[in-house]
Amino acid sequence: MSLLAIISDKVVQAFAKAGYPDAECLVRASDRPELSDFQSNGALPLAKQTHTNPREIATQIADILKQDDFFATVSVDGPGFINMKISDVELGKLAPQLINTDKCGYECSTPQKTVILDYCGPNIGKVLHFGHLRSSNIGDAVRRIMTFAGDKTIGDAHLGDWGRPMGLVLTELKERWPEMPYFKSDYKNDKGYQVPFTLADVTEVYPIASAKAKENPEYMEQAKIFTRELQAGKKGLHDLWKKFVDMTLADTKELMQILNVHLDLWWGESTVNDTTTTLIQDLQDKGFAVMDDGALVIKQEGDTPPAILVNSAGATMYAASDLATLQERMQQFHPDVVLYFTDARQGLHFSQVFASAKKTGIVPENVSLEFQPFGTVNGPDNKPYKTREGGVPTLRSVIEMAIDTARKKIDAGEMGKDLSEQEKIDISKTVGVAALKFADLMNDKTKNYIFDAERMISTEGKTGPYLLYAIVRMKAILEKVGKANMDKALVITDPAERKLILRLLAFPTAVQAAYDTRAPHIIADYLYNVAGDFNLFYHDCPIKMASATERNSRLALTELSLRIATTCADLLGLRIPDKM
RNA sequence: GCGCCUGUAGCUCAGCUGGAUAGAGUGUUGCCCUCCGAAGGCAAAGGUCGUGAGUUCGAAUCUCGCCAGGCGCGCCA
Repeated sequence: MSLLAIISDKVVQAFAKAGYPDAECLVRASDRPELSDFQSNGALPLAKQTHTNPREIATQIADILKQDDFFATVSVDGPGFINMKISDVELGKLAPQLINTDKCGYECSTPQKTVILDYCGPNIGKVLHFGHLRSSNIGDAVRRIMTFAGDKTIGDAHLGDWGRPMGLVLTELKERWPEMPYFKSDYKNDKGYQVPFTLADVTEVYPIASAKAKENPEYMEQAKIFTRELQAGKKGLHDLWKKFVDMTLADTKELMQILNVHLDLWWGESTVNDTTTTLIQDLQDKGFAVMDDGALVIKQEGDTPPAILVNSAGATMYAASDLATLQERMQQFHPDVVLYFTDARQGLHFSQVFASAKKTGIVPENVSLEFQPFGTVNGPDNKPYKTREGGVPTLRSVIEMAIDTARKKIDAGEMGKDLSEQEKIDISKTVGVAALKFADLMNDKTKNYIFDAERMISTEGKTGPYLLYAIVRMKAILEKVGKANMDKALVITDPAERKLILRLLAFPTAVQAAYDTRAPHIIADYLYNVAGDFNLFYHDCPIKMASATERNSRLALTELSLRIATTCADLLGLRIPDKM
């Protein structure tokens, strides 16, 4: 039960008592905190319907609400807003009861769903670049929020590990190490064989191969042959490919571990290689897929271009593998929702895939397919971001930058003095990554994304470190001053306490909004406000030297704040250090 | 040409299922460590919400036109 739900119930009852049982009460947190805690705007539309004076209705409702001791004041202001202020005593009683529970007062309003989330999307043969941060972060945070809300979630990385790029990679590997056994015609297995290439090679061969193929037709021809042979299952190529994939994947998994991004599945395009073939045949047999200009396509409504399953050269396109992946996901997990977190430029592709999936029955009508786009990563000049070397910065380099900045902050600060070297390393990692993650999660923009290294790794202002700092401070207070008796009601003696309590009680509303709109930045913003309100409380309300009653109340409030803040941090995938 | 996204403080962004006086951070200018953690707190300043109309008791929010920017429009993923 949330505070908002309690107030809403009271207002609904008041409206009913006044003779308006079906009125929309429009109860929300107040826009004007100096006037009230909550407001109801229900009298305004109701007055319009009934052709009466909104203030008259509002006054009628307010008079009923005034009889409830729960409210300190109830007033009618402006054109007909009902303003309610909760009594301090009730608020103090309610806060521990609601917050000191399993989900901090949150109750899921919708039945449990099975949700598949498609994020991260690493491409084999390429390093993770900065754009993968967005997909991974947002996807993982939404997964955490949905899990918290009670859904069964499955995060899938959806690797780009198949098709032409792999043929190109194999071509380049052969150019460099033609002696590898994988290319021999009498190849059996590679037991005991140590491949000559390293992770550094793995991340550079694809871009090189891709460039070569553009200029050299023979090279491209070889890539096409390898692509076809790999897809047909030629053992040598397949084993080499597997080695290559595993090496890239180990790197990706390490980065995801550092970022605290969790994935349940590492399916890729290769996972559905066989089923894609049968699916294409099936779609053709049923007449959904037709030949058009030499390509096998599924036609779309109106002016939308067709989804190409197989191009005129006979190669399988990613619309086909995405459909096959959906089919596989439906069969194995029966999801109610599938969410895709990718670059906004893929919008057309997904609308084609979604429409095709529904039309062909691969995905039933009642399953919702959602495209969750984010903008392209641009530099401060709003043009596609380039490093000095001319590329998008790698994810690893950005993470290292962030960790480095956090380390400098520790070395410069007072608190850093009595930390061991190992502690400093651990803390800068936790804090630096949090800075990076929070900077990414705090805005919800589908437009182009301005990458500003300074801002991403900053540790001051509205940043990850600010939040961690507040949380670490809560922990420190509880450790140094003592534990609270949580059974007692809070006593409110200062406006800062009141503000903080109301903020904490708004947690369920924030979670619900974040869940409904799949928007982690709502949690990020809420957590920032919790930290801010706590900092004000900390500043204005001494704990240690307060009277016993006040001390206990303030310690309890600190503990409740810690509970909410750590829950939010967890929803965003932010790790919390013990000290910093 | 068609379609999608975006335009809010100097900069980066919240607010957009319509509600009262549009909010943060940053930058600028000040103030606060004898006090539980100053990666902190407080204050000042900063706005024709791109623009013009419409819808209505009420529009940053909804509708339409226009202007500006980004992206996508059959055989890459």
